[in-house]
Amino acid sequence: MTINQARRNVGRKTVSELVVVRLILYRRILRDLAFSGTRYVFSHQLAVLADVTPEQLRRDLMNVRYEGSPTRGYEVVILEERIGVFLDPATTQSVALVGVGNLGRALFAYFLGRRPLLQIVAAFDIDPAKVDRMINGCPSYHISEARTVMRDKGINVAMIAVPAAAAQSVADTLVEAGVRSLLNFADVRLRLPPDVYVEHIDIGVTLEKVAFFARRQATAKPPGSP
Amino acid sequence: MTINQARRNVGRKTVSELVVVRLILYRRILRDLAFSGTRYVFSHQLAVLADVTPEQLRRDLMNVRYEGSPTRGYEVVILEERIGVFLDPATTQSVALVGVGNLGRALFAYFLGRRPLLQIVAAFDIDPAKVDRMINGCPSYHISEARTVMRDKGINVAMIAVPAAAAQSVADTLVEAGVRSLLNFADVRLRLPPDVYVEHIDIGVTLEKVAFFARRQATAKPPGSP
DNA sequence: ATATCGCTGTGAAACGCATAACAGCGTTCT
DNA sequence: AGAACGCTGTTATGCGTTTCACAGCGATAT
Repeated sequence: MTINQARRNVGRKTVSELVVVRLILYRRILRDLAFSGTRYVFSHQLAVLADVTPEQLRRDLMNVRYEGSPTRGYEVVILEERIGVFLDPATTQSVALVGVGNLGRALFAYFLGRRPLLQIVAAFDIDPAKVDRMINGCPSYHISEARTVMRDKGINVAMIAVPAAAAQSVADTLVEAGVRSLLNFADVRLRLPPDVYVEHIDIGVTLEKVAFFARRQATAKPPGSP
Repeated sequence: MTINQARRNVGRKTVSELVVVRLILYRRILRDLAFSGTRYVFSHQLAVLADVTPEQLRRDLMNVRYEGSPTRGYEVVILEERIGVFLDPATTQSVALVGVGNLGRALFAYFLGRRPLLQIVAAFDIDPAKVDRMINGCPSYHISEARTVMRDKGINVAMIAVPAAAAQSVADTLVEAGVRSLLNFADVRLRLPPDVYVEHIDIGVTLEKVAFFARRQATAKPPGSP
């Protein structure tokens, strides 16, 4: 019933969802570092870039089978690769996008050529004007074709970018069509079977949260506190 | 240095960031319920809608000064109002949006008339073709005018929807211009003074996370576990 | 009138996560 | 060569959050 209950089994150990997220973040940073030509990196440097403490970073890396050198730190490309091994894929994964409105198109633009391993290969909508076309080089279908398309293209991940009122029904359809996990941008909490993984990005709530903390009194933490 | 360190003082007590987020969520759900004509609601019903346990919901509500009735539950409009009192505002808050690309425009559409208390009153960009115009009834400025505009309009919250490479410099400019807290959509961890509140919405990492859990073995939890 | 029921509010326990603390070790400096 | 340094991997501690468990109580039913 807890939100953070999804875990990963590796060998005997179980790994928290928070750790998974941070590992993904580390890997992206390492990619950028490698791209910019950096060879080695220390835990405290990487920690700054990821906005975590060095201790936490090292603790997270305990899950990965790779030891850094006390004098050089971690070798960037190798660490990136080892994290990749831990996180599994190497195999590309196909993603569906449901809802070709403003947000949907923004998401398309966002992922255009960005992550080669995660690719949007199908779009869905109910608006006749938006289906059976190409959008950024990706075919769009009516939602009723979900089952067929998912099967044919081997899709098991979907993003939902439809109005809140439609989200639950869309989600049900997707799960029915074989989707294993969802990223939902609509501001409704989806109710789905426990074996389906759902992540909510609730922009409205998040902005309210940010606005809330803009009103708070300055943090009582003095500048030079260790 | 911890991520979840921001807290709120009320009376003597201090309230966790997680609680604040959930209260915001409860309030939105209560609004919807009120709109649909519901008068009373029990903790277990509200808990389902918010995807939390009833115990946690009740515990969160301990921070709000309002007691429900054992027989009727909570009165929807009153509880909504009391949460509002706790969360402070009632006063409208002005928000700036930096970056009028695909994502920026999607955010505009998303907030169009949605939250009357949070309103986007200024947009910024560096592209000459996008500044000094009206976008969805909102004026756009060159980022160099940030300081003046923020002061004149009393803005202390901003959303960043610019490419990763530009995000840190934009954030510095905004903070310099008096912005107290930020919602960042660029996939870089921003480094800012400790009295500035920053929230990251990292769509790339989040999608990778979702994809990761699509690959995991089905949860070991049997359907009818209490 | 009394008993029963189901919900609320809350103290107390359990759990998970982050932080602190330390042992080990390769390198550099004296 | 020996000592000192700084970083890593890991164990232990502490803290915050969630979950459990129960007392209290208004309403309804008998």
